[in-house]
Amino acid sequence: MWSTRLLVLGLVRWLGPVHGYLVRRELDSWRLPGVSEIGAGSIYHALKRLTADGAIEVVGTESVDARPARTTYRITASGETEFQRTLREKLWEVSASDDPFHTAWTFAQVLTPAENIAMLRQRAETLYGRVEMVTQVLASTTSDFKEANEEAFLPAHARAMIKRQADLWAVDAEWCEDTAGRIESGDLVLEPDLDADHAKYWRESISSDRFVERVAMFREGLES
Amino acid sequence: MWSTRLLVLGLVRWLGPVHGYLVRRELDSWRLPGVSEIGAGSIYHALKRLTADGAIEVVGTESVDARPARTTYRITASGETEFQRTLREKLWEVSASDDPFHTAWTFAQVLTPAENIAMLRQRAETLYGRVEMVTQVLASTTSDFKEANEEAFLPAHARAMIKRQADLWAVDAEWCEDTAGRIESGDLVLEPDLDADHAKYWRESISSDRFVERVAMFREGLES
DNA sequence: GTGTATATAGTCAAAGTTGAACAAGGAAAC
DNA sequence: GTTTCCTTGTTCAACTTTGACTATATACAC
Repeated sequence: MWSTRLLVLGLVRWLGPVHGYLVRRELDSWRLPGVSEIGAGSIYHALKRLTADGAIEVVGTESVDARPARTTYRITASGETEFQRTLREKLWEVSASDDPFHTAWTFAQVLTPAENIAMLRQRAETLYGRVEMVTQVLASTTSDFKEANEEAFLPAHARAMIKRQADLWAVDAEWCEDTAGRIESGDLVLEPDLDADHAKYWRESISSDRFVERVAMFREGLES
Repeated sequence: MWSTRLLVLGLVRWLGPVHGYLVRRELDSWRLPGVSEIGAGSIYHALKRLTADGAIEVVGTESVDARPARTTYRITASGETEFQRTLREKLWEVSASDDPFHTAWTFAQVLTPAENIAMLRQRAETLYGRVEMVTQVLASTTSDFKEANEEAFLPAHARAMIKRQADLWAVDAEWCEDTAGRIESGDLVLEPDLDADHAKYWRESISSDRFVERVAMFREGLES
């Protein structure tokens, strides 16, 4: 995934000479919960790959006490170029995101309406809880470095990013409540699971070119 | 990733006896653009893994003409159990999603304010474009199977899923416009890239337990 | 008629991800 | 005072993903 590479490269660039463990702690602490995380192994792998590619270089290997030796890295000129290029590329392109709920909901009609309603309401509550939490974080911090006691400092772009996440969680929660209500009221009727006729129809539709063409048109429209 | 496994298992379950290529076509056509896709190799890999685990089984291998032989699979009782369990697990848990923009925006302060404004405005436009597109799709289809010309049929839960995606894209777009405006008006001031003092402060904060503790508290709150 | 593209069906090597495991020191628990 | 857990820093094997490639048949253009 480019995101691991970009994050690790960006952190090595930003933190100056660093060893893998600091990058790892950085990532662990920085990233919002509910936003996907990067495993320890991936970070070390990325560091090695970036080194092999000449984007970063080894500064040295120190051994404090009898602790495991640690290798320190620094960004190179070619790494700086790659970073600037990749960053712009990824910010400008509106790329696909991997949404686990979207995937799972594909099979929503397998659950009973009652179970779906319970699930959606619970999800909405969890999401509203998150919104409240990050709202409090925003309220208890400031982007003004000078005025603040240092502990309350949170950079402006990080605050903006958190705000975005809160907005996204909030509409997601609203959608959940709305959808639960629509199932309850009978406005939204989920096809029963494995209805023989419909399943047969779908099997045929999927194979048919008619269907594939319609979807293709739809996709082209979106990509243009 | 569990999502590949769940999708492939669910499709084998739903489509009845199928071969890999049909599952692949299915996934290609079904999934919304802007929502992550699954590579061809992953599908065949998942089919083999599921077979090895006893969740699905080989029905047979046919050879039509001189085309490549195709293997047909069917879900087993143990696969049905796994499907039901995993599906509920994933629907109920509010799991992390991988958002490429979130990752890239981490380094937003590297771009100039002007570049950020241009990028955000362009992103907003692209997202609004998508919203319009799927809104048209929703308008031109119906979840009523009987009344419709068959081509316009789209199951209710799929329509709901598309609506959710449209809502998410819409707030994302609003956030982009709002943020662009705030940068323009000077309300949102991005820290300049690599300011020596702040970088030093951050390097120290990150290492300090004070910072880690604060983040830990924040995370616990969210997870409870 | 011949080149070019696309649909069918799948394989494979190279790359990336995951999470447990290692090892040793220090802090906290009982 | 010793069992137990956490922190530091990294490695490793097992697993998953990617996407280019193979090979044939058919459709379409020129």
